[in-house]
Amino acid sequence: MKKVSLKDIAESLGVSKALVSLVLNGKGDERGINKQTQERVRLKAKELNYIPNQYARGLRVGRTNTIGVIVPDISNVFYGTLCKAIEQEAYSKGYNLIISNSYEDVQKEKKLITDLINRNIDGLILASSFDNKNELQGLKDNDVPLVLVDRVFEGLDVDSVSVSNVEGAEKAVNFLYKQGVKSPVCFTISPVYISSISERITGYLNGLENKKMAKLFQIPHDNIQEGVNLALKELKGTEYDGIFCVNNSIAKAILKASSSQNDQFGRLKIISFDDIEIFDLVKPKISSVAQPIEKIGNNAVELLIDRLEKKDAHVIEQRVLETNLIER
Amino acid sequence: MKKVSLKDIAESLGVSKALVSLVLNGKGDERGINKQTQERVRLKAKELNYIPNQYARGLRVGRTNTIGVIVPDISNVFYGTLCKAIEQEAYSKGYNLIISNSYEDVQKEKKLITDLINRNIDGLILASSFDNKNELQGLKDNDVPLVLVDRVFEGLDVDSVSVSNVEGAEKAVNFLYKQGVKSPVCFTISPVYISSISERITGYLNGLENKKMAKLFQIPHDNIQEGVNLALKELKGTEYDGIFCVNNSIAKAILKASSSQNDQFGRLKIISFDDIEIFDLVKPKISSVAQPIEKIGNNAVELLIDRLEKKDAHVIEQRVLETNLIER
DNA sequence: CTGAAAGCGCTTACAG
DNA sequence: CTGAAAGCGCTTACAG
Repeated sequence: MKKVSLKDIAESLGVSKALVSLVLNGKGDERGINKQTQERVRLKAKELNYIPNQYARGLRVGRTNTIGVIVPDISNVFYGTLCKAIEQEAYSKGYNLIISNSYEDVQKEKKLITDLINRNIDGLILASSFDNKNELQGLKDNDVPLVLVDRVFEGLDVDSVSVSNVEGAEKAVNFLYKQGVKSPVCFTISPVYISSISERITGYLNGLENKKMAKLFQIPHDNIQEGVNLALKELKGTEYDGIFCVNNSIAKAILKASSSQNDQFGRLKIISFDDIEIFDLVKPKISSVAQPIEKIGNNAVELLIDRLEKKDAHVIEQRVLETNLIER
Repeated sequence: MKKVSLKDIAESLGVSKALVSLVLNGKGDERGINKQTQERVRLKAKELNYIPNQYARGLRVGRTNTIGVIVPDISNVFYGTLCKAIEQEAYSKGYNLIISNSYEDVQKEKKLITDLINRNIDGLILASSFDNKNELQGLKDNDVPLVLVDRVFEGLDVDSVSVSNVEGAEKAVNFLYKQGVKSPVCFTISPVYISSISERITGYLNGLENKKMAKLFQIPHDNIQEGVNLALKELKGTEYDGIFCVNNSIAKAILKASSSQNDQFGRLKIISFDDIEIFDLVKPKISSVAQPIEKIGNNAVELLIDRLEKKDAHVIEQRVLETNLIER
């Protein structure tokens, strides 16, 4: 069963491929092609169940209507939801997605980027794991339109969509105080060079009433549970009585730890960046700093497509969205 | 900044494009091309940072090393994890993914399938929302290799990977009895024509000690919370004392309902298909029927690539994996 | 109003 | 051991 091509339609109608192509691309009127001929072409295309070959088209036109997306881990609900938002927006504008996971692995991310360029994506949306903005230089050299999401790089002239992490973290710490916490600690995650993480740490430090009491636990991203268990143990018997978690994975690990100990968090109050379903279902409920995930996705796609479709007259845009404190 | 092509390498080396192509595709030795020439080609390719154009290649060869994936909703943790598993396996075999969400919408799913065929995917992995196996006929006509996952169609000769839903549901119901439940009801989800759902209902019915007490609540998939709230209300004061949930979304809605009522489930015992993190973190913990998600993903990719790479000598394979009862 | 031709970047028989 | 040529399916000047 061979695929139907332009040629098949042209031959069965006795017209040229060019004409068929024009009509099917909606340029029939513009080029003054006979209305009836146009109708015949469209009918025949439908009859033969013609499906244009996007790769041939892409090869010719230099665009493929495909956007590459790289996130650390799509099974993490934050990135899963982000990808969903990106997909919806992209789809509505006629673009498909190629999604890949970097697993916070710099080498894998590099390879993925090359892979995607290979596949002639029109642009890339990237939640990067790079420790260094220079890694992105290759992309600029390759002239691939790029939008960074979630994680940005200071001093890099690239479109981006992120949230105001510093303020978000400050709000979180303030809320802990409001709940009667005296000395909050921060559970952060390595690697801390990720912008969203370092900014949240800054926010925690800013929000602290007594800077001398600043205390950070750096949990390794690839072994969160154990890191959290150790940190919790170390916290026992100290005066620290509140925890600000830089992301939902850490908060979940705390829940897990305390659920197996069957004494819940005891005197500890907890607040977390990222609002996830579970925070509303456990007891006590957990307050959080919610990110506008849909907006992040929509903005990223909007920015990228803007950039794609009118390459020149576009200044770098770095959008920073507000977070929302959910008090529980 | 123009992309580097085969021609650029060929010209700068004074050889033909054909030779460069052969060398770069590892056919140099096979075709007896001078070792030194091969080395020069490879060096030059690296020096110019040559990236082959996969679309040109795809156009010529008829394969694109791209797999299409359609799931109902990637932000659902079950499908998120499944996609992750699929991506890892596919990636390790040199394939990329184009992932799309159908949102249980038959029309959208049809359009997505056409879209993906447009893009010349080599094959498709599909968790279909179709109510009818005939919808898939177009795919067979188009000769696109297909593997169904999670949801299958009886009497359809197509590769598939699913789990033994009937047995899984039976195990769940039996466990409820073991916990002292006298009359379990089933919270199912519409549309019930989805194979995984209908099979779980069958399992529930099979497992019932007293068939006359069979009771099903059919929760609409696009308004789960309200459906669950109503069902719970209706259950009050009846003799039903256990709930088997056909999937995690329903169980989450029950958690949500009971958390806002602050009386937890009271006398009700709950068990759910799909094992999700949260079941281990709430109190009381929730038992569940876990699916081997990674295995489903791996098997699907394996089956598909098998099919792609040796089209003929391949009999239809419908793999059914075991579930695992997690007692909590 | 319509067609013939070139060319996007690649691979693969074929020829020598 | 290597090259010239055809062709995958499309679009776009160009010509008439």
